[in-house]
Amino acid sequence: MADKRVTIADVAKATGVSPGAVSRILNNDPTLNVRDETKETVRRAIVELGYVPNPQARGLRLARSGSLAMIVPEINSPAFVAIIQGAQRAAFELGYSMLIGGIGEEGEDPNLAARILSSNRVDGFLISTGKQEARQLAAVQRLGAPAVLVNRYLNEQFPHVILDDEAGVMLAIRHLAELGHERIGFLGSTRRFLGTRRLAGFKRGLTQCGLRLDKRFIVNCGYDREGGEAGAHAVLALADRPTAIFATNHLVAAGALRVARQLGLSVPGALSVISFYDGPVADLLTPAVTSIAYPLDQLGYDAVRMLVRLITGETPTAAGITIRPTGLVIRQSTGPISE
Amino acid sequence: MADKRVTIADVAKATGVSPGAVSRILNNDPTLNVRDETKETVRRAIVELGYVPNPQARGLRLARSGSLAMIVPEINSPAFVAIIQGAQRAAFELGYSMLIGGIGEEGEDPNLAARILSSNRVDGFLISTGKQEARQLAAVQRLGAPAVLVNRYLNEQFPHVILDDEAGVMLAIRHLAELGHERIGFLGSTRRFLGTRRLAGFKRGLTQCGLRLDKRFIVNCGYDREGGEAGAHAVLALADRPTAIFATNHLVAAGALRVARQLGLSVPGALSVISFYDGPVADLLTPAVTSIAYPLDQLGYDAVRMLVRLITGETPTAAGITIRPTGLVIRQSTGPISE
DNA sequence: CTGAAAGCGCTTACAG
DNA sequence: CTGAAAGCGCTTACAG
Repeated sequence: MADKRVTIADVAKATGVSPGAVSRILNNDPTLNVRDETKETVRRAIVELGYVPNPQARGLRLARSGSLAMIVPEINSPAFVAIIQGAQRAAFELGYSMLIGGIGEEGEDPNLAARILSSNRVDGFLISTGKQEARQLAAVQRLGAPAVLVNRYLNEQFPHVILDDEAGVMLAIRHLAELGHERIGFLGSTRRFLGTRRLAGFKRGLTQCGLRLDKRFIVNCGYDREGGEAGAHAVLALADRPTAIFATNHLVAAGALRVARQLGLSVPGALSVISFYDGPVADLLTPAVTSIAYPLDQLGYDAVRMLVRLITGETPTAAGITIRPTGLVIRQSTGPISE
Repeated sequence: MADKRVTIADVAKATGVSPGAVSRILNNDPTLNVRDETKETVRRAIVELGYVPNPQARGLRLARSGSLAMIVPEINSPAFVAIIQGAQRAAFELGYSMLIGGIGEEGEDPNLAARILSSNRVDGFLISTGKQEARQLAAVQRLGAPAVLVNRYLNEQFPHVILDDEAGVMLAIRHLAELGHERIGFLGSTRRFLGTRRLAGFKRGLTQCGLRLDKRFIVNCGYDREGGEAGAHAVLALADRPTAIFATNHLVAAGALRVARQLGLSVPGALSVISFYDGPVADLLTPAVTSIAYPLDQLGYDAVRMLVRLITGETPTAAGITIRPTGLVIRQSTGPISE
């Protein structure tokens, strides 16, 4: 049953129309002039026969592979699972398959994309570089293949889908300010592009809440637990240490929580911690971490749609999409100072 | 440059051989009789011209899509990231792409596989069902399409790759016994197939270490944090409560840790906790959790290789592969009783 | 033994 | 306006 492949010829035979016409009807060819009635008949036959176009034949003819590659960094950020999920959904809906490369590859290969491209199996790329950001992006640009940056940024022209980092961080700061915090630390990057956007949100948030910016509270740290630990040590060693910390992801937050524990600072009694990104890990930390929620699956979803537009040459949307936060998920790591 | 697709005809022209012969050389056709010298020439030309076979044309001709689908449950178990990663790697090496379905789909669709299959784009399935295990497996079986169960089991005949649950759990029990624990709890499933394998390991481990089995310490619980909390409450409420707990995954372990905290039981001073699976989450829990390490990427890798064998009809390997644990990763959640 | 030719299932330029 | 025919890049049964 599954072996009886129905082809376009079967549909043609069943309806007395030429295969070419069926194809045209299928693809809504505007140059086709045929009675609506005929179109209806063909459409009905397609459903009845259970005809599904063969993507290989289509791809061969159109010189398209029908698959996309997503290059992701080592999954140090749990955010990627949600992003990949959204991307997969969009790809499936649009008839593309997706190949995920680079996950946890030891030492990211800046030529990974080139290697995949030359394998003849991919029409375009979703790119989320990891450590070697600059080199990777340069390599992608050199390829000249359709590509969309996912949660990464090169310049305004290069297609990208990113989060509204600034708006999210402002929500976080406002939450902390409402709890009475006045001295807030920032653990993240002051150099990477997305880091500076978060830092901008941090500063604007403080200003908006009438709080003073203390540069000693801003720490440029690595995006892993060790980075969080180092950063937390730095700000918590200060005599007038912050009473709250913004962490740029869950790993950094986990590091901060660990240091707080070591220093005997109860969370949130003596120190509040809030994290960028919401996700399953936030709930597993101790205490569970308040975080900024974004529809991360949407990020992947929109990126794929944008990429497919690029590939098919449809009217391009804007070169950039920004995903707004949906709010905060308030858990046990933030509260008023009580000690 | 990327547009100048090199085809088999180019190779043929460059070497003065027919395209058919090039194809035969490429695929090591044993019926082909040609001088080794010619083969060498062709092979060299392939490299020089940078010829890469077009998988679409190949697929069209062979009636194969060149892609696989992996059906995964909602990613409640962090184990899946590693499994997917290994599967992707194998798929890429073998020239297949992979499509991941079902991640976090609301209410898993038992017909998801059928839907994907009818989309004409997949040669076979990697199956890791979630909640509706029985129904999903039945649906897959009905499909009749090549499929391999990943970390799931139906019967000895149906192709599967699973972990050596028993050996792993025995390692865990021995570790606890060596720390002096005599009363050990089991939080997992006593019904699901894999659960019973772990339970068997638990029992054998106790026997091997000369420990007595106390049935009250065995709790059938859900595989999420809430399940872990419920299970931990059940065993820790006992007057002669266990001094150590085996948890069937990290979420269950997280639940157990949370209950221990609520009850004022220090870990590992008053209670040790050990978890199945090692992974990034283990290190983020408080305290970081000792766990049983398996090469999970290998699980995905082997499953893809097995599936491709099934598809191509190559000499089938055994219907089942069992992946052995690589050992324990000892962290802060296990230790001798000190309180 | 080996090379030419058919055909996989589509799409679309082109002839009628 | 519309249908027949060519061709995308492979593989392999088949004729020579």
